[in-house]
Amino acid sequence: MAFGKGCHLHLIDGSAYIFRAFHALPPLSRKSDGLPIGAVSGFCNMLQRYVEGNTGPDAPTHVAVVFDKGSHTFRNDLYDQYKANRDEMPEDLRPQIPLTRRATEAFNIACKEIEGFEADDIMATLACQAREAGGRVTLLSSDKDLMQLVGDGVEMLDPMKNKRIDREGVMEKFGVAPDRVVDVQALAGDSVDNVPGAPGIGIKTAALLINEFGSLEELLDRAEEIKQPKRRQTLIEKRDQIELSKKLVQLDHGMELPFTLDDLEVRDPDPETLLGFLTEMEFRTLTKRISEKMGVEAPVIPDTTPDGANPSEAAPDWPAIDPEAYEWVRDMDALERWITQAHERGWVAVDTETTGLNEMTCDLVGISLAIEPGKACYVPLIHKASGSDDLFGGDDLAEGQIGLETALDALRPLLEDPAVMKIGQNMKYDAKVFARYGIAIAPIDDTMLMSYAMNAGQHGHGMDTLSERYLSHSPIPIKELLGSGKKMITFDRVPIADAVKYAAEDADITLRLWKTFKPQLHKARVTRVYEGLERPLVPVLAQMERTGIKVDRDTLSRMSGAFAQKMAQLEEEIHELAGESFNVGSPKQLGEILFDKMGLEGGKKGKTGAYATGADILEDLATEHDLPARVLDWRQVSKLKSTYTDALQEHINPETGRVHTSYSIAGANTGRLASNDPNLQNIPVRSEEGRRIREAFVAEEGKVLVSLDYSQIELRILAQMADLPALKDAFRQGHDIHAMTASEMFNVPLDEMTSDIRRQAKAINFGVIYGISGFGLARNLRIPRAEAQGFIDRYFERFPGIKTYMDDTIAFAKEHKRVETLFGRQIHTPEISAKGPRAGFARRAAINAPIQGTAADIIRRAMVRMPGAIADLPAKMLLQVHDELLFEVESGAVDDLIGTAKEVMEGAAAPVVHLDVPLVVDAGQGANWAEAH
DNA sequence: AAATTCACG
DNA sequence: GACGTACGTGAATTTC
Repeated sequence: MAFGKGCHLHLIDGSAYIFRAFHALPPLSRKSDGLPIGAVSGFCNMLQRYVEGNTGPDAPTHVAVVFDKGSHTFRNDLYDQYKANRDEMPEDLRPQIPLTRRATEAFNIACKEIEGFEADDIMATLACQAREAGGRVTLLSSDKDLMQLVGDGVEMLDPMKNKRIDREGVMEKFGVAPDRVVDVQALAGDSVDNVPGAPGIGIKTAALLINEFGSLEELLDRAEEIKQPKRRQTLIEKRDQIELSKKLVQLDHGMELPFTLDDLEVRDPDPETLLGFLTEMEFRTLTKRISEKMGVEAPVIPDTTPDGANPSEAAPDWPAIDPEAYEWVRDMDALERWITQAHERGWVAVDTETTGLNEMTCDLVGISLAIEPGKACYVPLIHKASGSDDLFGGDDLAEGQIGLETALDALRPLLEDPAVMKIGQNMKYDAKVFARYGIAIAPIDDTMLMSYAMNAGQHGHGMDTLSERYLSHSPIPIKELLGSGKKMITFDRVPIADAVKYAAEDADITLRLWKTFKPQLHKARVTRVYEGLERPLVPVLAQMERTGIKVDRDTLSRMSGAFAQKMAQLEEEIHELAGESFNVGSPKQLGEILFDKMGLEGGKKGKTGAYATGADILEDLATEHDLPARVLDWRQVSKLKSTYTDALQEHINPETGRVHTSYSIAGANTGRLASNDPNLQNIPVRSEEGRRIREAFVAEEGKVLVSLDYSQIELRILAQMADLPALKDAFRQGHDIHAMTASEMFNVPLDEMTSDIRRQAKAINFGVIYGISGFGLARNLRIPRAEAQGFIDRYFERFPGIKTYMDDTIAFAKEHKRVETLFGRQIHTPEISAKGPRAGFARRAAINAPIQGTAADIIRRAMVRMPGAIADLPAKMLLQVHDELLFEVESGAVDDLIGTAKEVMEGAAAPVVHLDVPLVVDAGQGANWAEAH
């Protein structure tokens, strides 16, 4: 058929598909010879799904997969830096490139590439030809460079999000019509492709300018009219650069092609060719699926493994994720059927939907369940009827819901049944919600924590990331249901039919992730980490967070007032000293005052060209002038006021009168917890004024706050891991460790030790934990770099174990791409072999991670054991601050608690790990946190 | 949304 | 020989 009116051309951005497949999937290699094959596999799966989805009236009549070819294009002749910051193609991907061409041909889809041109140019040319012939075009790509082609029958389709982008979509993204997209891109530049653009102008500003002037050319000709001086100057001075940028982003739609649109007609694949290729690649699941589809017998793939090592898992034969397939549970009969099935299986994936993200205040809106891949449901509970308006309490409940109490009473036995595993993604959230409705969910598995145990350092562990990486599926974004910004709605206002798709999909995905991860845990050797350090922490933290800590609003409020006065006073003095009024809180304005107006020494820094005005710089300047010192004071007070006395009051829960932080278990790569909303792990303590904030953290009437903290835990771990006899002895004998280090290094007897020498040794001790460098130590101690390097050299000489530990750790990291704690926690270090400045970061992180991580493991173990140990005491564990646990206890039981909790903490490493150095815990108590610490 | 600054261990 | 560095976090604020 000749291409013309009524025809529909699909153009697939093949190169983008390959890169996505490569990065989304775990490394996979052909069983028989180890050829890396992950990207080809992902690519074939995408093609298969693409072909399967091509039915109905909108199906394409013509299709081509288009690839980039050659690294040098006409754009490099225009500008040698074009795409110059691109990383080299990964080793594992290179051999797969030709195979993806063969895959395309095997599917009998036209495969096009032309030396010296980017895929985008070919797509542009074809799209224009098709448009002129009167046909429709869909560009399957998410590359924003293609947006300039949209309009007049040409649309884009983001294959991952399954989102069509038409003229309006382009307007949304670029703020201009498609024919002006290149103008905006020319101004905004592109850091990915290294298109320079106009410095300081982004998409938003560019769109504003183009809309005002009509076109880029007009804008550049009339640049003098621009009011903002900096912007005007940029546009005039960088005119050449901007015009060059336009040439770089402008796609070539007039290429001479050695083929025509007619050559791209859709053809059915030939079974023999396609299955032959898939068999050669040894894709078992895909071969089977396609054979069934084509009604042919599946070819046999021999099961050969090179040296019998590492036979890869057979890819699971699961139905595709299909939001249409999920069930809306409308009545008790249906719910009972799901409950029965969960009991039969012995597991069920559970996900809760709520009115907000704060588990302490939100309401439960609905519950989704999944029991097998593709088999999931949603139980709506308190969705509002769609007609009911939210202005005047239009609270009519929608039809098709079971009453909240009735449903929870039916679910409670299942959720609390010790014989049924409840599977969730970030179960602490759901556990806290259920707890507020009187349900103690147990036992649990958590896919987020499984991923964290196996993959810390490799990628994030949110559901979207995991689904994309391990299931090649992008979940429905919550934004699609709730909207965003001002007119965002709560989940109970979402129409139930939409909620079913979203919520049940989440449960389905969670179940699939669980089935994927569960068998991998022991192969990755992290079962003990997951079962001993991650999973059991969930109920412990849930309880701590629900308990919260009492914060006295009046104390904070009084302090805030005092701070405000102090700030006003300082501000006045600062303006006086500067000779003009300016925003003290603006580093930019401050920098200009200090360095331009007052002419103090100090240079520019950073890409933005702004002066650096950090505390260390201001401290240096303070010797020259009074102003920097006042600014430092102002900043301190300002910080205390905004972050602590003011923000903290907002976090006091009106019902409990307490502040409830949330800990992320899988946030920090090293195994540490992180505290947020609010962060209670960085409440001031180092400065006298700041420490007073802690007076607002108080015990309930008749109770006392008790703080227990590990003394020097990271240095003790260093002594253990690096096997440093001198350090171990010092810890065993309870000596002052920094003084001992100083004595050893500088040959000063202990009884002649000065505080200054000790201070330097202390800095070195900490420096070692951070992966010391001469530069870093020099900066910290404010001494010449050579001198700092001398200290380090001597330190390595006196404690040779340190050097060995560091070298061994780096060698291990290079070999395994990860490091480990004493308890087997793995922290991946993918950048350890990178070159450039990133290598330094990766090296220091690799040295620090086992130490910081082991300390984190130890306090986790203490926390897991703590509830059982103190069960009989009138005490509650409230907070964890990395090496400190804070308790609230009835006054009469303080000594009991200290005795018990101290024992748990000091013995937390045993019996799994024996330490040659004792763990020592110091205790404090008082009516508030300042006294207790 | 990015950059800057600063609070903690 | 130069580069650019202390490790791990979260939050408020200004600027683009």
